[in-house]
Parts: sequence; structure tokens; C-alpha cells
Amino acid sequence: MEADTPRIEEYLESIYKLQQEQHPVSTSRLAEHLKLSAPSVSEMVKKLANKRLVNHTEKGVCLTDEGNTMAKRVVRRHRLSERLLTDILGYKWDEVHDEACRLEHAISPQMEDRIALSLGNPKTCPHGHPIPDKDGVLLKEKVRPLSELKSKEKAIIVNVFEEDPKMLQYLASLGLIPDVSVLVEEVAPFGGPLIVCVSGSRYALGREVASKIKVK
Amino acid sequence: MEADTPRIEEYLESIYKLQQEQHPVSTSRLAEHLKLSAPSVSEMVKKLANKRLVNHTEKGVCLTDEGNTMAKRVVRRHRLSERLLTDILGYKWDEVHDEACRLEHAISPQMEDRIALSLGNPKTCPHGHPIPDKDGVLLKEKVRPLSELKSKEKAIIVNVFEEDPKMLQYLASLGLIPDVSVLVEEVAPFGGPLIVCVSGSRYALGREVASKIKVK
DNA sequence: ACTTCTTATTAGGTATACCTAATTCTTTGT
DNA sequence: ACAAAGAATTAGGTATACCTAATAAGAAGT
Repeated sequence: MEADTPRIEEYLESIYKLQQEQHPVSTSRLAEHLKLSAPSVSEMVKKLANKRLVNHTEKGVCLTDEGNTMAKRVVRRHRLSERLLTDILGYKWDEVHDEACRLEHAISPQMEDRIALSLGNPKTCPHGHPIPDKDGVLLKEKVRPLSELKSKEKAIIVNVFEEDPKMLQYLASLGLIPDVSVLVEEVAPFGGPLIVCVSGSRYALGREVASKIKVK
Repeated sequence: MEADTPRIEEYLESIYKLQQEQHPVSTSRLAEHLKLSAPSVSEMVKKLANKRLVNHTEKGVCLTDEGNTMAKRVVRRHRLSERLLTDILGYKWDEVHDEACRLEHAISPQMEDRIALSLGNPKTCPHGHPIPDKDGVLLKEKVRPLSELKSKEKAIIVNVFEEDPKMLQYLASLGLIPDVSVLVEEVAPFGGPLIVCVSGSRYALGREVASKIKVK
């Protein structure tokens, strides 16, 4: 009767992520995100609901308090793993996601503490996302996508909502990483590109790309 | 048709370890070591044999070249994990085994390399056991158990064949750790204790305990 | 309102890795 | 040599987590 926690963690983490965009998460979105068939997800969601980790209504799936707590613990371990990989093992930010997806299920609460301590209690992952603290408290900054800035507006990159390595490499090559200041020089009309100024250089950035960069 | 590698790795690692004591490993020993029922092990061993990872004869199970290579890769990841835990995350040597048992299945070849590099290519785990290199080459020192030394013999601790935390704590408290020099002052007859001298202090050590400490 | 399209679920099936109980095969003691 | 003990396997069964194909339920278009 006991849980295959890795699998459960995977589901909770996905639901957690998808909830940020779409509140009650549809099972089809979840299936797509987990790369599983819809029936498999349907079935598993039922089990999660039985364990009181999610509520499953007509509109979709959402985490219960308990599910949310558990999801945040996984997110914490994922992001701490990413930091361990970059800060200590010399990984680049585009190489850490997949590795962290495996590590997050192999890290004990004790190791979680030790990583946090050894890294000086980092507040964010290498992509700028906040690391929930031990009690699940998560300080989320108010951000907006870079794509929504007006011409001549200046802002600081908070995080990058992206995990594709190619894309991350591209962004890093332009210096578009957290804590960097960006000036929007010009916004081309009709959904055209943004001309941005980053640490002295000027680049044209597609809207799609710019929408993934969150700034404050 | 593809492998549940973590489980396979677990078996190979156990067989690898047990082979050091008893060459063809009996399925019952294996079952005991893995804390599984004999039939479960019997069945799994059949699968491993199908995959050409072990040879299963009347006398027992032994690793094929391929199985041995795979086992050594797991051992490498296990011991590198242990070193990561002690050297970077501040764990004590008695706290690392269980944690490493989980990590060893979540570490990619790339991460393996990075850990080794970041730690300066350590040659042994915190308990003194050699870390196989990338190609499975493993330099095994010629050792004998401390329990076999004669009175007045002096030797250097190479490794400790033990993973029980309590025991490791005890040994560490006496300073009985790898690379430390020990002098046997006296050997009590009839399987009695050894009186040993370690960094200025004198202790009485049971035979059982002493047999787990390998020296050169 | 009704058909169409999408979304979700049920039905039925597979593979993995475990279990207990029963059986067979292998030693070993007398 | 043979019975008792011990080791290993077969038989039969469970739970988990996945799948495809078929069906049902809900939303949207004319």
C-alpha cells in the first residue's frame, strides 16, 4: 500500500509547474508535459486524489495543501541540485535540468539541508527561480515578461522560464541571464522583434523568446 | 524490453561485493544481502543471465565481463558520491553509505566525470576502498586484516570493511581510519582482544572488529 | 438543436519486480 | 545407502505504472 514516491513526485512537480500558467490543470496538458498517454495520467490522478494529494474536479486537477507542500519539497530539491551542479561541479546553466530531474528523487532531507548550507542558502536556482525554503515558503517576485516592455523601458532580468538547452545556450551567449539589466531600445510592430541593449551590446530578440524572460 | 537499470545495478553491485568473499555467489547469500526473498532473486538472476550480465551455474552466480564492467561503474558512482558527501557537503563517514546508495543510480556519466574532476580524482572512498577509474581499472592494494597481525607489528590502515554507522562512529572515535598507523602491542590468546596503539592512545579491540580493518 | 470536435475515462492488456507456499534438487550425517 | 536438512526453483499471485483501442462526456459551430 506504500507509495512509489519518485513517480508521485514527478506528477506533483508537473502539476505544480503547470498550475503557474493554468490554474486547474487539465489531464491532457499534464499527459503532454509528462510525455505519457492520457489514460495513464487519468488513472494516476485518481490515485493521487485517493491519497488526498490533489483535488480532481470537472475543470481539472489541482494540488491540495498536502500535495502542494510535497511538490514544493521536490522543487526545492530540484533547484538545490541545479545550484550544486553549477556552483560546485562547474556545470553550465543549460546542462543542469535533466540531471536535476534525476537527483531530486535521490536526495534526503538531510542532504537537502547540507547542500543549502554548503552553498550559503541560495535564494534561487541558476535560472532565477526561487528555491522554496524548508517550510515551503517561497518568495516570488512580481515580474512581467520582457516582451511586454515598452520602447525605452529598462528592467532587470529575474528569471528565464525555459529549460531547453539550446535556448539557454543562446540566451547565455547574449548575456541574458538573471540579475542583468536590459534596456528595450525599440519594439517592432505587428509582433515583430524587440531591439534590446544588454551590457553594451544590441540584439534583436523574437517575441516568443522575450516572453520567456521575466523582468522586474 | 528495456531494463529497469536501478534494480539491475543494485543486483550487480551486490554480486560484485559478495564475490570478494565468496567467488561464485549463492542465490541465498544474494537474497540475504539484498533483503529479498530467495525466489525473487532466483527469478531476477535468470533475467540477468539472459542479458549476459551474469553466468549462473550450479555453484552459484558470477558476473560476466560485461556485468563486471557495469558493476564497477556503479561502484565508482557510489564511492564518488560518498566522497562528494564527505569532502564537499560535510558529511561524516558513517552517514554516507545509505545516501550514496540512492545517488549512485541518479548520476550520469557526465556528472561522474565532474565529481571526479572537482574532487581532484580521488583514489578511494572515505572508507579507504579504491574508486574504479572510468575504464574500470581498480588498483587494489594487498592488505590483510588487522586481526592477523602479531604482537609488536606495525601497519597502516588501508580500509574498513564495514558500513554500519554505529560501528564506523566507534572506529572514528578511536582514530581508526584509513592512512593511520597502528601498532599492535599485544594479542590476547584464545580469540581475545588486541591491544593496539593509535596516535598515542592505547585501546583494546575485539577480534571481530579488528578483522574488518584492513592494513598494509 | 444537433453534429462535430476535443477531452476524459473505461476496458482490457503488458512488463517489472516483488511475494508465499509447494516442490525439487543437493548435500551431508550416521 | 538413505533420511534429514538445506538450497534453489517452480507455481501461482499481488501491486505499480504504463500502453492502445473504444467509449462517453463536454464545448463549440452553424
